[in-house]
Amino acid sequence: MPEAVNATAGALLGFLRQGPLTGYQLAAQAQERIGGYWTVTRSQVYRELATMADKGLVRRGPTGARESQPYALTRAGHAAFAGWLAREPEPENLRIPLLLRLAFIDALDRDQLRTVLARHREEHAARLTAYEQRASALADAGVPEEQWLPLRFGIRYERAALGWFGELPEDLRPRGDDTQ
Amino acid sequence: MPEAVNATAGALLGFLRQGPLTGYQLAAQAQERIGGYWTVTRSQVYRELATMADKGLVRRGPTGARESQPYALTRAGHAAFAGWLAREPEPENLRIPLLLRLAFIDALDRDQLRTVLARHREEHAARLTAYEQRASALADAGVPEEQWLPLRFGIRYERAALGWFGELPEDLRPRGDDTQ
DNA sequence: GCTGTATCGTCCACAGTGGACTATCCGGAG
DNA sequence: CTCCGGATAGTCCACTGTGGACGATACAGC
Repeated sequence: MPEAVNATAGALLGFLRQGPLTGYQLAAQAQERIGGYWTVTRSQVYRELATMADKGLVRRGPTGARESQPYALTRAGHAAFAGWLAREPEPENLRIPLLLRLAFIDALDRDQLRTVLARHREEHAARLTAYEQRASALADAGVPEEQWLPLRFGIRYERAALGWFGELPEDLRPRGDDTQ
Repeated sequence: MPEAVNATAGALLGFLRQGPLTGYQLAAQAQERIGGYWTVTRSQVYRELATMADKGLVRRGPTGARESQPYALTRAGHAAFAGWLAREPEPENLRIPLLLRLAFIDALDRDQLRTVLARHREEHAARLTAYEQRASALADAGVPEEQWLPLRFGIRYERAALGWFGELPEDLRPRGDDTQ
């Protein structure tokens, strides 16, 4: 039976399949490749690497430039990755501080809220644009559809968010702004 | 300047405005009222209560039945709540283990994936139904629109998720199922 | 009176976050 | 060529968040 690992460790093992990486590189990859629906901090990466090395899932290569410590997948690491992948995915977890504040709307300052909402809408719009660009880049590159499923989810999510902003009550919409 | 508190503590203070509550009650309220977009575990509640009591934001009342310890908001607690509410909301945070697995779709077992996807779609459908029922209950009760903004977000979110499931590639859809 | 369930709390190990701090290397401006 | 800023790389820590084990008490229905 392969070593049980948590989801973050599992993803890191997945990245290591394509060759050894340093903690820094792993953190960067994680941000780029799964950052839309998973968070991995650098501290966490280094901690996971240490415990995975203890468990023998990963082997530390020779130190390179700038004290860099590349880690490579071991056979046991491969097995642990497969084991993690086959496990039932945990339930999803959303934490949305904006909505948390809205739960106390009776105590919120209206003007402030209006500008906060406007700003957040901007962010969602920007993310949507970025996602759509990535999607069309993938399409141009002929990447098979099933490899952008997470991206598509992101697009749908951002569209949903923007739709929500669009149906805000009159007095919470940005001033002098009729945008849908 | 009011004591700075984290988001979870802020929300708990918000709940306490309506009167003293025990840790258990607070955890239950949190699950019910903000559970869709925030998570609060019981352990966390008790820890926050302890530190908030230390800071004087909350006062422990007389122990009741079953060792229950009701906590009441102090003046400083009120101020801390207002201070938290006025702070800029942190960026949102999504953690979706299903998508994390899909990032490694090349290594996934197709049959297993198909059933996992089907199960998750069911869950989203069930949540959507529940949300819609709550929404119509609120509408019937004449609760003003702006008090269901978070719920509306949830509805849009679930619809987005279901839309995504609906556009899955042919061979990842549930077998013998043409549902949109 | 017994029993199961809900209420209530404690504790702990593990996981995750965010920032401070340090050091090294590299490329470009002057 | 030298200096400097930014990218790469790692450590450490306090705080926050998660999940489950454990124990106790009260209540409701049989």
